Amino acid sequence: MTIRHETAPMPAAPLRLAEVAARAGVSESTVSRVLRNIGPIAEATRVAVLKAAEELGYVPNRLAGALASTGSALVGVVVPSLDNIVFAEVLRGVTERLEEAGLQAVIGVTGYDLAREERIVSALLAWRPRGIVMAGIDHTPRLRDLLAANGTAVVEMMDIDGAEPALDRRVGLSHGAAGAAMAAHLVARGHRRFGYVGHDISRDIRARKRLDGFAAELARRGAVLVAEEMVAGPSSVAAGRAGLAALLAAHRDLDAVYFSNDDMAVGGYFHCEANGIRMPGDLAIAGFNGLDIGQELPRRLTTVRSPRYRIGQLAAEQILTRQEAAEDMAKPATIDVGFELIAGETA
Amino acid sequence: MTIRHETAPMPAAPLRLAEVAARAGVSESTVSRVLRNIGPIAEATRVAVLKAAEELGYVPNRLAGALASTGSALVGVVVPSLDNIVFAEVLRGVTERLEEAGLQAVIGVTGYDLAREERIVSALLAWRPRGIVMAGIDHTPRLRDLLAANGTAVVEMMDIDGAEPALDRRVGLSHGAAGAAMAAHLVARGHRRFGYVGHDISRDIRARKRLDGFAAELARRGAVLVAEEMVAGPSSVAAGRAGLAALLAAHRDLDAVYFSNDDMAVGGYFHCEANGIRMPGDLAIAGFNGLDIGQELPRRLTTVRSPRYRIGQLAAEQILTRQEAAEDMAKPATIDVGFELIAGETA
DNA sequence: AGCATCTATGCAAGCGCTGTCATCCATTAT
DNA sequence: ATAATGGATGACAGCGCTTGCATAGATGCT
Repeated sequence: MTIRHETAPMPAAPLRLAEVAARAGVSESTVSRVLRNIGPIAEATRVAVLKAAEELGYVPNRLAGALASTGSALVGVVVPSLDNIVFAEVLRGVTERLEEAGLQAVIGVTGYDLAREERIVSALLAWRPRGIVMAGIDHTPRLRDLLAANGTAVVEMMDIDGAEPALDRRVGLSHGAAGAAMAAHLVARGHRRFGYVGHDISRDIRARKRLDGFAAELARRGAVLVAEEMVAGPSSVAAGRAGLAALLAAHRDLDAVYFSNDDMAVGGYFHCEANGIRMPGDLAIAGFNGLDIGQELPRRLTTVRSPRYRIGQLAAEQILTRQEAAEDMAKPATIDVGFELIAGETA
Repeated sequence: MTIRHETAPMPAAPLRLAEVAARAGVSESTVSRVLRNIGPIAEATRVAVLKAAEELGYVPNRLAGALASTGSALVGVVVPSLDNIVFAEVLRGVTERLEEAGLQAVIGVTGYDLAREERIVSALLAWRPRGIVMAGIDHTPRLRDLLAANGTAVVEMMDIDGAEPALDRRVGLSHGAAGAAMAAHLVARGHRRFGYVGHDISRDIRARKRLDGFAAELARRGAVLVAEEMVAGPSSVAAGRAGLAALLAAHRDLDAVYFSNDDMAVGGYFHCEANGIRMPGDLAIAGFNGLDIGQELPRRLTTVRSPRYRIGQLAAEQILTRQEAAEDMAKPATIDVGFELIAGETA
């Protein structure tokens, strides 16, 4: 015997296409065609079917639909983290664009762990998604093989630096160039002795690329990266604050400090503010991302803006247009969305 | 004729259970059982099957699996926004917990629009998800009907205040109580003349509930809510900053200002800092959420912490345990995770 | 009128799995 | 030795939908 909660009205009526067809007095195929808007349908039939479906509260079973037609309306989206507003914004761009096209995002979070990324993508592939959107261009060899053998549309987001060939399409920016641009800017402002405060850079590959670009450009311009302070764990305001404190304790003679991103830089900003260190007079600070919070500080943070929402949208678009473009070599496989240096008031 | 990109090795081999079965020299059912770890299987067979699957790079088709067995490993997750770190954290809690159980989240973003929520949930239902997790307890009547008739497991997150009966399970906190708690705290600190700065409260129902609870408690304690400043659009640091500026321009005699959330409050904090207004001496400010950023400010923000990650985890858990608990009335339909008032340094 | 065209609809064969039932050996018990 | 047990596997009928092909009126054209 089954006891049902009073508020649950019906035994979860397994409503099928057949029920709608019966009620509308037509065949299943006709209902299917009406619901998907394909083929020629008499207006009277269309109306009757729509009415029947509406009255019954019919919700088509997309699992069956996808199975029958090969190709689901699902898109896998893999991001490294959701602690940070950055990927949430990318995700928003992706989901919004997908929604317009009637597709849905299945998400996975890797925690910046490539092995986990491999597992997650593999699991995502089981839904035969229309495509996979993932952050970063660095993957395990096994994942590369899997995706290649699979033939699924793949978009790698955020990053475009790297020797590895693109899996399929790329939408992002050069983090090396972004780091270099900031180095150039800071040197032009007269700073010479630099420090760096970062978070766990072995995992955040793009932060490392920025640092590498930054350091290389400093060297080229005759400035020097005196010290690097790496804080364990993910980036955060607290880590940035603690990191700067530690860095300055060991090195009193720095002109400027580059942070792995804006969260960290805002932490540095607060450290300065709390300790009477004037920016940029006593110390210049700079970040990366162009987060709103940095631009609302009493002194606007000097940083590089990455078009995150746009990247998300473009990535989704790549999946959407992939069919037409499959053999169209005119479409570039890599889209560089660029970045914008924000010359704030902290450097 | 089809031209393939050189890097795409194979014509997307439609690898099926049958291929694996053939290679392992067993039947499809056996492969299926091995892969799902059910029924008695000879060790030699298991090894052979696993080997074949591995070598072929077989990824099972979950669409087919779900269709055949009724019940997909998908869970719909609906949040109002991703601009704000709050829902990103909830989402992280949900996805992490689901991942442990081998389920995957399909997400939808409503933009605080109930009509859109209805459409999104309806689309999600098409995947015959194991359950639906959504933020908020206020929905369109049609959506309530749809979910009730459908029998899907539903978890409403974040909020537990409301006359409407729960659709199924709830995990959240009382925003009215949170608002009241802050009012009590601020009055106890000696503040009497209050202001409020909020964002588009017609959409953010929970912010409204906090305000209502706050105002009611103030009245009960003999304090007065002098003015409310509503900034159009979503909450943001910029909106909080502008809102406080506007509020103070019109009302110079306020003791304390309650903000719709921490993003807004941080904006207010920056306004004070930039204008030489001392906190809490000249003006007390308080927010809601307990975001990290607020706790890293030079003066810790007075706020109420909501256990967002935990809510996400618990919500996912409700879906996971729903089966066993289906007839178990012992399990409460509503879980109140509570909140914690953080007596910071700004009030 | 007679035939080619359309337009509108139905039929039936799958899509790739799962789950039930039957089958077939090995064991162990009697 | 023979029956009773149980472990291991295969056959096969779907799950709910899509889609190519067939069918059948309704026109249009000569």
